[in-house]
Amino acid sequence: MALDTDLITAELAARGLRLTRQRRAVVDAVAASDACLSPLEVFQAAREGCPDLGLTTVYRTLELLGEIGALRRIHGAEGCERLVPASTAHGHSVVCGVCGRVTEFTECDMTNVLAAARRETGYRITEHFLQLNGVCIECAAR
Amino acid sequence: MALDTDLITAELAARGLRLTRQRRAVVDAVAASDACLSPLEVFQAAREGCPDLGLTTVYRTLELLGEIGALRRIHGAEGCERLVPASTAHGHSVVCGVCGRVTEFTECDMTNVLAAARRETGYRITEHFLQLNGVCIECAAR
DNA sequence: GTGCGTGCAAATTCTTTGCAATGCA
DNA sequence: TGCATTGCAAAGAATTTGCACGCAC
Repeated sequence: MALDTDLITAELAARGLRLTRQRRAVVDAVAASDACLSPLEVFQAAREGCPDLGLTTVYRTLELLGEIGALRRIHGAEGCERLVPASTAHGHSVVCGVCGRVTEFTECDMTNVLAAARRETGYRITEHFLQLNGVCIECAAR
Repeated sequence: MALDTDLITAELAARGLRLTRQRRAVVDAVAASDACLSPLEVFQAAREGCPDLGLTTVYRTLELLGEIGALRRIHGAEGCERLVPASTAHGHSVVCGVCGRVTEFTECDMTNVLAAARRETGYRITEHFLQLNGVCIECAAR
């Protein structure tokens, strides 16, 4: 679940923004972890490669990365501020309840479910947020 | 999307807890609204029928109601602390992006999607969180 | 009486903002 | 020069905790 630095650079450039050393450290920290990290954890991890990084910058960068769709927030029991890299703007996350690892899942044909929802509620559905929880291969093998 | 007071009473009783006047005010406030409310909004609404209610009690009650599955948190751009009544422990919410109204949606056959997820990620899926966003009938008519 | 439940105030945690300094084009 | 970017410190918001009192069984 790597983050494409070139893509991020391009997205930022399109808005007149830059991928600075600090922002890159934040991106790398999120991309390097296969768990979902809190802003503070991102800060701590990113600091290893960029000791002069400030927490404020982490918050600002995370928001920015969220806007361009490079990050996704995980909906969990403690809230939904934990972050995970997203290779595409639309995709879903599968969270292992044992080790916390998160994997991306892109193939999703929700046609039937969305049609059923429309039938049951009358709403015109424009977006869906789906998150799966389960047990990853390694944890299942134990 | 009514909340069943008897059911809540029973769930609480099973844990040796009571549905007090304050707790009932919180339940009523959430049930009466068809939008998703923040804890503060619940507090303000619940106070109308229970002026001596404290914010602390609201937080404690919301957590309690969440535990027994009577409430569901909505995953939104600003976080996921906004609450909506849930008639069943498993169900999904459909949020109108125009007026903010939330409707419950219970019929969901995710079999195919879950199978695809298992195939793609190898995870054994145990739970899913699905939230739909769209436009409600009234807003669509305008 | 025994615990659950409560409100208030204080403490804590998390996040955002103001601002002067820095850096790159 | 012009504007994005940064860190620090302060401010602010949201949430939790400690505690003594009230209330139901």
